[in-house]
Amino acid sequence: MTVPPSDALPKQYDPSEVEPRWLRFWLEQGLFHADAAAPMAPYAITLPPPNVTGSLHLGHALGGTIQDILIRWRRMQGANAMWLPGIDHASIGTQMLVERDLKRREGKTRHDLGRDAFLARVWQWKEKHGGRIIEQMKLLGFSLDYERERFTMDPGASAAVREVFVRLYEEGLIYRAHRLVNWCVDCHTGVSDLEVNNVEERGSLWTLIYPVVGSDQRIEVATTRPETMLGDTGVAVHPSDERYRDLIGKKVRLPLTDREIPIVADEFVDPAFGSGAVKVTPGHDFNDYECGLRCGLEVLSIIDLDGRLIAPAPEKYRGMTVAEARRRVVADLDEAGLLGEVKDYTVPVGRCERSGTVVEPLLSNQWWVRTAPLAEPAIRAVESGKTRFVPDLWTKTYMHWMSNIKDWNISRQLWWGHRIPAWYCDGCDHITVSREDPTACPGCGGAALRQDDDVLDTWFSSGLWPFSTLGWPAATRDLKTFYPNAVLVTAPDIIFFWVARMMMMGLHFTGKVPFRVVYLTPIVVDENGDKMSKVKGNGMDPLDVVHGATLAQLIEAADGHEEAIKYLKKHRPQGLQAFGADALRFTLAVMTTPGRSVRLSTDRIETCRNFINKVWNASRFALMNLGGTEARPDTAYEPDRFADLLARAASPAAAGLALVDRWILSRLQRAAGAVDEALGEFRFGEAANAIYHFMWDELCDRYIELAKAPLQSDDERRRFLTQGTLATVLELSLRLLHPFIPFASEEIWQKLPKPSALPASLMVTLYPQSESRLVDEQAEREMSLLLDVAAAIRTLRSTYSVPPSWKVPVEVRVPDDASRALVEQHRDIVEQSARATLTLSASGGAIPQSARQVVRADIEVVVPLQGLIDIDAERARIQKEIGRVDKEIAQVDKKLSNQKFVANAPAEVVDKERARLAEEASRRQKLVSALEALA
RNA sequence: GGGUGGAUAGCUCAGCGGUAGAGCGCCGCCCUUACAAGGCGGUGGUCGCAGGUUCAAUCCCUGCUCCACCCACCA
Repeated sequence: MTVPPSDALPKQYDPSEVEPRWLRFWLEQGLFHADAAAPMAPYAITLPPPNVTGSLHLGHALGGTIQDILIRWRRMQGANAMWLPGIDHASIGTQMLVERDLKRREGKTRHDLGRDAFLARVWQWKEKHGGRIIEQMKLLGFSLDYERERFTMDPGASAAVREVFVRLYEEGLIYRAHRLVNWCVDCHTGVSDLEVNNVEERGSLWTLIYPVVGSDQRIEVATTRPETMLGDTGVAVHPSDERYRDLIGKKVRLPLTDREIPIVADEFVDPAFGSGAVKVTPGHDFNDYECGLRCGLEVLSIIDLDGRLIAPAPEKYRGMTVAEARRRVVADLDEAGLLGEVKDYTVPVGRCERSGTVVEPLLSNQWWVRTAPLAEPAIRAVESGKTRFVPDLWTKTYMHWMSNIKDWNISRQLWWGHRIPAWYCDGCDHITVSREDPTACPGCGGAALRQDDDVLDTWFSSGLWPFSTLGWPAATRDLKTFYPNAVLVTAPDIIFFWVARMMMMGLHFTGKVPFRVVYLTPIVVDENGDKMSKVKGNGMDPLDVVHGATLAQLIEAADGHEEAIKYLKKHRPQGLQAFGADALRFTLAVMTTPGRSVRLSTDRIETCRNFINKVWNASRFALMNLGGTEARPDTAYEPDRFADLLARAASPAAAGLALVDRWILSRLQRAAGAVDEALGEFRFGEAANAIYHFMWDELCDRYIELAKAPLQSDDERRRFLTQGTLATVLELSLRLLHPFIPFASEEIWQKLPKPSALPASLMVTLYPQSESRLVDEQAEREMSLLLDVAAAIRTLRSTYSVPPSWKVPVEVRVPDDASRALVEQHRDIVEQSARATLTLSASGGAIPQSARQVVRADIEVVVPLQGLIDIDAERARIQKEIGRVDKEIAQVDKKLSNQKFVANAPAEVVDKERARLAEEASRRQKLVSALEALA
């Protein structure tokens, strides 16, 4: 009888107590820090810098978990693993947040404060609230090198931004131009194409009637934006459109104005759409702008930066918003009899991704990056495999965008961000772009210089992130060691925003790709497959999953969103349990499969939490059995002795390990091999599953059950070898598990008796790989047979509800001598596993009142069950089994009687089918005789 | 309009040329001293539809139907 240690572990694993303790330990030991000068092969990942305004959401948790798995795995493999954290200043997002805060608290706008004072506010805000997300990441156990934390507006990053801007300018790849841009009247800045979300909305298609000058002809044009007609400078028709051929070159009188505008011919017009004539507003439409350029039309701006109408729109409309002007123009046209058909129409609308406001195409001065020359090397690098996308399907997305790339508007009319290093001279027209702030104009020598008011698109500095964080432009040791990164892990929605830009900038400025692999994570969605959103309330805050939250707390966090509160009351009536970081991490990992979203549910997290609890309890069991007995304290397990024994022996068998021990060691090698292979291919779900099933199905459900007897045994050697196997397999399993559930694995590992040569933390042990020395195919085959026999007995027990306490007598008939000898030799395994007493024979006849199960081809398990058996049920059961076998036989028979199959299929496959046929036939025969025996 | 992904057990999803798998659910039996957050057993699938390639197709190819997402200047 073993004695539980006095400080017996609780039956349930409690992450809340464990997790903070080990986090502190790892940080104090400096285990997350990497030294660029260390001799090991580098393996570097740069964390996609979350926004300074951000708070941890499940997307971060997923990306971080995947990165941490990779980093911990490689670190345990002996790599110089470095994972660099950082924060993005998030120009527009942060500025808007602080502006809103300012408005709410003090009723002021940023203009009330002025630029410098406002920026001081933002910095203050950043110091106070920013970077909270990094602290949250610690709670998830992310082994980031926190000493290296960077910010995109650090002096280092800022210097890199300057350097890049100036160099690109000098190379002619950055230029300033007056052009039509996407303008958000709400954010009051231009935005790039990528920041505009095109959505289809219900609207109308108006037909306007323009009279042709000098005739009574009229020309009809269709539009979804009638107000822009005030800025029309032409009407376009297709050059080969017979209807309008004669009108080309003539003019129309633009209604509501005193202007006459030309009718021009342009290929872009689709003669089949509407009337085949298009009003052209070059000042407020991208298509029309291009058309205007081609046809030499005037460009009129009738909408200003606030989204209100201005001259040259007629006076009566000035000052109106776009929406007001639309209503007015339509009414006025109608009154003038110049409004044709109006019909409901689905219109594509561009909305600012930040504010949701409809974006106005407007003319303005902006800075641009000429992207085509930068894109070319970025395309080649992926074509040649220097950078690889995983899953591969994203390669096409990247290539398509890169090949059709447009120039990039990098200036933003904001204050928070990297100010554009360009100065305008009041004395002359000279523009100075410079690394240092200039004091005099190089053109005229004048000192009246004004720096450009605008800042750079946030993604400009993000694009430099993989190298700016490592000290570039200086040739630092960090840069040399950790650049290129091994892998970038990010969400697919920022391939264009970020990945593409890093590829272009990295290649242009370092000559190397920034990372060798881009791993795109799945999207996390809710249990119904819907995108998570704060408004809907269907999201989960990762920290709530870790620490738990009551319904009241969840509702409070919903910030008054009605829909969210409704959702929470329905789907989270009990709030959220405190699952712990490990459970969340394991859930995210196990659900990460290529090409599908992660549909997260509390059910799934619970399953993973239960798995951790299972591992915890298996460890409790081990610990209870690794101490000595009360009577013989000297029989406590000696890890070093076992390690030496196993290491010195040629094989586990030579070391004297029993079949079950050799079997579990061998199965562990398979699991390690599977995990290794899966992680190498970024198949996280597969890796997590391999460990899950090994530990649960094989280690816990089979090995531990079978180890109970030898652990109680008086045979000291037997006991010792079982202890050793159990402790060793568990210890190695914890290593396998560690990248996935770092906290629980460390906690258990620390408690486990283990060889003295091991380091002080599980996270710096060697990651297990499949060792061929420990693979034992014979043991696996033999165990498989024994377990099948035991399972057959259990099936019968269960079918007839044999009480667990009854050790049933079972006759096992094994015709094959070798197999019978095997079962005979290991009868204890079967007997223990099936709670039975075996009698072995080669064959036999009917036993009254018995149930029978056929194992494999010809092994019969016969259990006398007087009083319990239902003969009719038994007959039906066997009948059904025969039916199943018949189906198999028919299938195989069909194959084998097909001459083409026999001739063409590999001999191995044919043989396998023949063996299968023989097996099924034999099985059938046994089943039939079993049926007869019931008669 | 282009592009991509998906359709497999009641639900959510793995697998992806050679005997259909998991988790949850469901149905039995069991609080057997590691674990009831558990154990044992069981039920359950013409692998979206139609063709094709192959000795062999859930898996490869073509078309179709529905879902989801991305890109795009049809007023």
